[in-house]
Amino acid sequence: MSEQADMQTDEQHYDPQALQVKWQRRWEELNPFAAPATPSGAGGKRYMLDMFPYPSGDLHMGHAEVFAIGDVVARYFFQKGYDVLHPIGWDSFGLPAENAAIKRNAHPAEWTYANIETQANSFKRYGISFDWSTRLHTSDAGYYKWTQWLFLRFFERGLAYRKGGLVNWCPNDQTVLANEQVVGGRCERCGAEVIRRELTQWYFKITDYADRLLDDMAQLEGGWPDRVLTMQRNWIGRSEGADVDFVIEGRDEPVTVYTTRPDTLYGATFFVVAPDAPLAGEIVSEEQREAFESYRAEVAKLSDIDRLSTEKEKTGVFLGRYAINPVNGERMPVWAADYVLSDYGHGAIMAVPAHDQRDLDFARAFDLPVRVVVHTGLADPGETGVATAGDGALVNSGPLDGLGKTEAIRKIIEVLSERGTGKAAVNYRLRDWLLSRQRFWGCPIPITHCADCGEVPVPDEQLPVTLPDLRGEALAPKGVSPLASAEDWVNVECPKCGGAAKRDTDTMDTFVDSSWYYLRYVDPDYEDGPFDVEKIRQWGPIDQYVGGVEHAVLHLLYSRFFTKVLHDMGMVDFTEPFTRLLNQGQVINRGKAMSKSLGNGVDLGEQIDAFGVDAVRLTMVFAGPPEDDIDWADVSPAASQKFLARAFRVMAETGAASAPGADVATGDLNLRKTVHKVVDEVTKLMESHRFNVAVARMMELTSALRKAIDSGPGAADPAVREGAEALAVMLSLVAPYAAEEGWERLGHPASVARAGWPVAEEALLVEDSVTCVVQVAGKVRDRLEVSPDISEADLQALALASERVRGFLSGAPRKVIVRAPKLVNIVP
RNA sequence: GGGGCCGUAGUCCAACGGCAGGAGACGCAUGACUUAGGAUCAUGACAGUGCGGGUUCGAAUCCCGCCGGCCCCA
Repeated sequence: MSEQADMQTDEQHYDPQALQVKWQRRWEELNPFAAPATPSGAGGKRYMLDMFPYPSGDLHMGHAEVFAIGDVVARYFFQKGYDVLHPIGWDSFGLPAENAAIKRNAHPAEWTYANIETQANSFKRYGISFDWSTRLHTSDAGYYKWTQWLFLRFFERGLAYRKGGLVNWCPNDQTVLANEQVVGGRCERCGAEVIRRELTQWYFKITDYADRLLDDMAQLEGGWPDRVLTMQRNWIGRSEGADVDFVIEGRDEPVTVYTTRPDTLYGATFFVVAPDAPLAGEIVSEEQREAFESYRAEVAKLSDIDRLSTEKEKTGVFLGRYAINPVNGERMPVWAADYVLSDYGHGAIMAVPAHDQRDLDFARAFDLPVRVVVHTGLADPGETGVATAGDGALVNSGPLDGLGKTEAIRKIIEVLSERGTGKAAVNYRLRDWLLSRQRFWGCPIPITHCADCGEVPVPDEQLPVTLPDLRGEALAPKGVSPLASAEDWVNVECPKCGGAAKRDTDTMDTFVDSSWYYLRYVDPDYEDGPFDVEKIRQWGPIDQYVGGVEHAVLHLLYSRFFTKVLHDMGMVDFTEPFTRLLNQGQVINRGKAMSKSLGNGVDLGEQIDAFGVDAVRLTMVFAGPPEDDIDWADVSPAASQKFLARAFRVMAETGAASAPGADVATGDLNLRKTVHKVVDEVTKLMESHRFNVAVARMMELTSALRKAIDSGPGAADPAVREGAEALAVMLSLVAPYAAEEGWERLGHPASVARAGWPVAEEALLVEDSVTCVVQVAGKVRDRLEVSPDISEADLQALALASERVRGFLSGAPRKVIVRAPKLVNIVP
């Protein structure tokens, strides 16, 4: 800073860094955001929750955005006088810590807890309104003890179980993944292509809750973004159809297939089994076995995405066997083909080539018959190669002939039910949640495996099963859990029979940890259970949740599932945990996600050093609607800083010119109207989460105050003070440091964060006159200043009397639309 | 292939079916204050709302089709 500037430095100089140092210390003493032990019930409660961070180094731009936006909501709740719970914790189990530990020959906890400290300090500097007494870490034994406790309750209820089967395996992270963690055939974490492996793993029976997860979304309509609800609906993928039993020649048990189009049963001309389904290997004829085995080996290399691609040429092998169509007794060849997945329905389908494109592609590739059974009026699929999936009258279908789709489905289900060869059925895309992970830094699964007793739960009083002290090389991925190598830890007595037994060596998916953390925040040190049931009754459910859309079907689905199970256990009285959800966008740079390889990363610490916390936060909030991505190249933290300096000077100058307590009624009326109008608008904008527009209104107010001080009633006018005080309070949601200092300059004790939201006076929102637009044929031809409560008749007369309007009229108007007091449209 | 969201000044973003004298901001230009300005203050220019239809007294806004972008499911 130049000497000149130093000399200019006066009471009104805005120095963000100095304010940060000053107020961070003061806030530590004041602790303005401590939640009451229980909400009083009088003024209402608000549980405001940000998705808790993973401690991967210091906070970054993405965190800065979520928490800036979440904090606007939280601080608004505080200002409105609610009892607010705004907690913070860390999702502190997970792979990056483990990988860092391997590289540094250290323990994952060292890296994890060091990063948590760094982030905690950054949060404090960033001025987020957390109640720090709520702080929790999912990797604390005091926390994961209860994750284990919950697992055991799920186990008791049959909601946690072990089964063998094909699972998604990430060859890079050397662990299995849940379906939700496979995105486009790749590992959601690291992007490696996922392969299939046959393994015995632990699952949560989320499919038992599929219907409730679907139905309870009705509660979330309007509170959650539609697209997240749609994504969850798609993910659950409920479809209605029928299970149809097909006899396979030479097999005692019939094979059930699921179809959404049982009405087309007469059009089934062949039968397809997933090559990786056990059924295929079982029924393949001796002559075809060799061909089948080599085909199966090929298919094993493919991802589901490849298999389902409509682009890909159809492949398959005839299994040398025939299935019998239950309605017409036809023999249909049984094929194995990769376009049928082993986990869809029952791993086998009836193929109706005329009315399903993939079946048709397959039929054409292998010269199988195509039979039209729905008359859609479109050309024969056998000729065109285009399947007809639409509605129409059934043909070649015995008793179904002439019926439409809906009727035919009803009828065929009736027929099948009578014969005992089928029934109406519902199918889901959702699969059970695979929760085992072959990694170290997670919550151990509290199960002991005993040769005699089988899976034996660790008794509650022995919880937590703590992690052994492994570090460095011992954690290197080898395809089995690192825990397996900790022999002292693994070998235990069976809790049931006392014989030799082994601990389960897998750890839980970290999404288990985060599926219930919001419940523990009400008392993170609670020792009589995972959470204080009574406190959750009072604080829950979460009124506003803020976080990224990347969890649309991961964390959010799992948490909803947990909540429902806990509801069934009588531990929570609500069935949906998050009443309202706000998905903020990403912070990108020059059109692309920030990444090391692109070299377009922006460092949050540097931005804060350069512009100050308030300016960075303001930039995040002002950039656009909260759901939109922010391209850092399109926004200007420098401009934010400039505005804050302007706003600060207004507050400081006002504070220097007057003291609190003046009679506002004596203030400049025009300015007062502006102030109250802005307050009214900002209030509504906050309620509807249009924070960027709210900031624009604060800018207008600042400009109005500037003008009033410079060339209006002057800084000492009570209206200026009223406006400056309102500005300080509203600004505190976005720029807490500048607002706090401004509030102090205005002569008020800290903290501005709890000063109370300004209330717009109705009387001051009424305009003396409004501008009425007079249109002729929809084009503006004149403007009239009229009273806001002018009658339609008076307004019409006034408009028709206008000289300027009459110039555009040649005779009596055909029609006059009057929307008093703002518009008249004359149709000539 | 199905479903959804979105296209407004050079840029980001506003606008209950009713004035696009764009709310706000970036950038640009001009002026004032200045030794100077990257500070501050003031002023100004820049789009007719992706394209084509329709509904309506009136459409950025509602409906249909197309183009372009993003997301989900396949």
